[in-house]
Amino acid sequence: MPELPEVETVRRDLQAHLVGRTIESVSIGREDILRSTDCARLVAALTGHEVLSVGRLGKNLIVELSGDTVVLVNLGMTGQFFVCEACAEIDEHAHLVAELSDGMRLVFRDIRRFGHIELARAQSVGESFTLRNVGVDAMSDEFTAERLEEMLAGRSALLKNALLDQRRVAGLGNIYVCEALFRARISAVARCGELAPEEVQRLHRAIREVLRESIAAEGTTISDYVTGRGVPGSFQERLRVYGREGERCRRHGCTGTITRIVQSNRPTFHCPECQSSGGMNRGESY
DNA sequence: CGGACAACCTGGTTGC
DNA sequence: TGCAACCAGGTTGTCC
Repeated sequence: MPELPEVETVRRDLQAHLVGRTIESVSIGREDILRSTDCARLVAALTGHEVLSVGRLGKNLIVELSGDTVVLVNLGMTGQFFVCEACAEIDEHAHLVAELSDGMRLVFRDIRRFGHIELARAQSVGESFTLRNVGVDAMSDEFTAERLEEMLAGRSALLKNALLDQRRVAGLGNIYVCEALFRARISAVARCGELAPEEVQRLHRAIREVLRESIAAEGTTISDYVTGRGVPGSFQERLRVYGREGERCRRHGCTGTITRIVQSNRPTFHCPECQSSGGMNRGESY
């Protein structure tokens, strides 16, 4: 579920509502969500410590605590990480609950448990399990059109797969890759190496634009995602292709129909009519 | 290198 | 109604 805009929304909420608070107590319901640590060590690292900052790299949250410790959180598909009133209801999917010095509560909840929490030393976060394979963040200044061009140059891989690969550009998931390709009018079946420089520029702009707009809307809620305050986002209303199979293409002047295909076992939504760039010379049009 | 696939999980939806 | 099959925003590892 959570891609860059959702994780950035959570980060902003936690930056506002967690930083400066001290964690007074922690209870962990399931040890299998922990990486590179165990209940006892995580409880010790959190209890009595102040939250100094909440950062993000790609889809990962980086919570810096007093005591030279960093807690890394990846939300997987259904993970939620939010601050709520201490009286709010807690169910069996809340795997970590921390009481805060201001009387609020921090909850990590994850139905499918694809998410995880890792404990790392502040000076070696880069070598952590969670961050060691993460590339340049899609919203950072280092992610330029030139950088994107380098990533794609000469490669035969499916463009969509390359954009989903967190080791290259970090933060995009299935929804925003579909949306960015649509906005850039690039074929959903294009290969990395066949994009013209101008198409790479367009793709770069489209990626930044869709991520920025979604962050402004506090992310996309399809089923489980909530912000760091526990409420849904609203960008689902503004998706142009994702989940819109069978609908008329929303591009002005295009009479195409949004189509769902499967690539690498994951659904791709696109308009075969107006997403044509990058796929012109492959003889795959019909 | 690239892609296909399984695995890790639960729960909602679909179809017989 | 019941139940099996299938589907889902992610990541990692294996195999070919």
